[in-house]
Formats: sequence, C-alpha cells, structure tokens
Amino acid sequence: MAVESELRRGRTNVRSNVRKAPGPCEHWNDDSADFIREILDLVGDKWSVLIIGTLADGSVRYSDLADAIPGISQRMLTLTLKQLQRSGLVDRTAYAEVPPRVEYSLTALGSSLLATVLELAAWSADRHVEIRRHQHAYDTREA
Amino acid sequence: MAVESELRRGRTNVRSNVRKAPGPCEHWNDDSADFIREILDLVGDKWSVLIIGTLADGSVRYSDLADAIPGISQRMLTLTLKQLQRSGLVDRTAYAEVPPRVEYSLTALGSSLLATVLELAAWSADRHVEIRRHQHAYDTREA
DNA sequence: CTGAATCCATCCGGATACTG
DNA sequence: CAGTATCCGGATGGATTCAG
Repeated sequence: MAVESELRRGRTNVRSNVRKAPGPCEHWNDDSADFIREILDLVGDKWSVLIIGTLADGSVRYSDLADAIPGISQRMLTLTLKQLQRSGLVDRTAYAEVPPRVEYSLTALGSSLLATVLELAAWSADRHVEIRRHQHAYDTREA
Repeated sequence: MAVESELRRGRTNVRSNVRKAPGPCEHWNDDSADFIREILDLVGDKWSVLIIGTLADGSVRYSDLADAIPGISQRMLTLTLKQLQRSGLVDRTAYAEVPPRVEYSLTALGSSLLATVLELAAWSADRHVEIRRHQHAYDTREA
C-alpha cells in the first residue's frame, strides 16, 4: 500500500521509460489503470479491507478495532486508519474525555466501497476451495 | 502478493501470538478474513488486476501482454502469470513453433473474478475524483 | 520470443519503547 | 486509552544477464 510514502507525497514516483504502449484493452484505458492502482493502494492490502469490514457495523473505537482484527500491529492500525481517513473513507471522532476515546466509522464513500468489497469477499468464500485445489494440483504436478 | 515465497510454499508463515480475538463482525468471521487475505494476495497487487483486465478480451501472447501493460517488468509479468496460472485463473498455451509463441487466457474461474474486478474498476473511476479531493484537503489542512 | 536466474536498493511492517 | 517514534530483518520488485 505504500502508506508511509503515500502520506507525505501525493503520488508514487513512477518515473520510468514507458512509452504509452499501443496495447488495446476493452475494459479500461491507461488512465483507468491508474485509477485502479490508486484504489488498489487503498484497499489492496489485507488491513484496509479488514478494517472496512469491521467498521461496517457502525462506530468502533481504536482499541476495539485492535481486538477485532487479530494480528494487526498498532503501527499498521494507526497507519491504515490514517490512510483511510485521508481518502475520505473513514471518519475519526475524538471525545474529550478521560480516558480518551476515539471512534472510527465509515463515511458514505466508505460504505459504497464496502458493498464492492463484500462482493469480493463473497467471491473468495465461494471459490477458495476450488482455488486451493488448483494450487495444490499445480504444486504437486510432476514433482 | 508474496509471489516468490508463495510459489514454493503453500501458505504465508503467519505464526503469531494471536488468540482468537473476541471481535464481532457482521460480515465475516475469522476464517473469512483468511479467505480475503488469500484472494487479496492474488489480486491485491496492481499487476494481477491489470493482467486479468488485459486478458478479458481473449488470448494474448506474452510479448503483447508486456506491451499492453506499461511499466511491468519481465520478472513481474512472468511471476504474476505463473501465480495466476497456479491458482487456476489463467490458462497457458504454448505452441511448438519457431519462434516460440505462448498465449494466455482467462479460465472460467478467472472470468468470474473479472466481473467483480470490473466493478471495483468502475467504483474507482466513479469516485477517484472525490477521493483525490479528500486526500488533497487532508494534506493541506492547517499545513 | 519466452522465459529463468541472479543481484541488490528499496520498502514494508512487526516489535519495542515512550508519551499525553 | 490512543497513539508516536525508532529500530531493523525480511520481503518486494526493477534491472540485468543468460538460456532454450
């Protein structure tokens, strides 16, 4: 996701010797490919998706997110939340209390993404057995 | 994507001291989260998605893929194709000719994923302006 | 043309310690 | 509680070279 560098600079430095290749594609042009990359940088890593899924229910506070998402480090939780907030997918609300309480929730934009993400999740659940079968067959072919 | 290690070993080594956290989630359980991770490892990087999109039209040969996807290195093209083939999303057909010709195409499984991916692409195209606006506002707030 | 193999700078992300 | 700061090993992926 390149969270860290992404946060300080708006774009990934892609300077490369690519001439606009003549490749035809029915479904998207070169610009669309850039959009995809942007979104993939947002939701292409597991943490973003898991956070979005966890926030689907409503507002969740920081420590509850940490508990709800096993294996995530404080660092990545904070970093990913900040990234999602920066992109307008997540709202952050801090309450001036002691002890401090901060709640995160999906914005309308985030919710609209959730729908698509859930479809991907459904696809995953439906096909993961078949995929595993393919992978195992591939790995043990003529071994 | 962890292509390299993923190709030799079936799973990413995740051994960590996570107890099955009590986190409730309306949309998926801990196992589903694993599925998501698997699929994200497959399509969570830009190259996989771009390759799948390019293969949407039909069979495409190796060098044409390289031309159609600006910026991809030979290494990543080969590696990603192999990964997709391993998972049963892509078919590889080699023709015994001189010069050699190898064509790649989506399997039925791959096509079914394409549909979901296209939705994500559409979402990206629809919202990327809004997202950029959020990001810019965030970056320049009280700077 | 279609890769495979190696090298290596860069980045990612977990662990740990510290703060308001 | 809700983060921030730093360290640092390992993964990532581009460039290059070699091969069938």
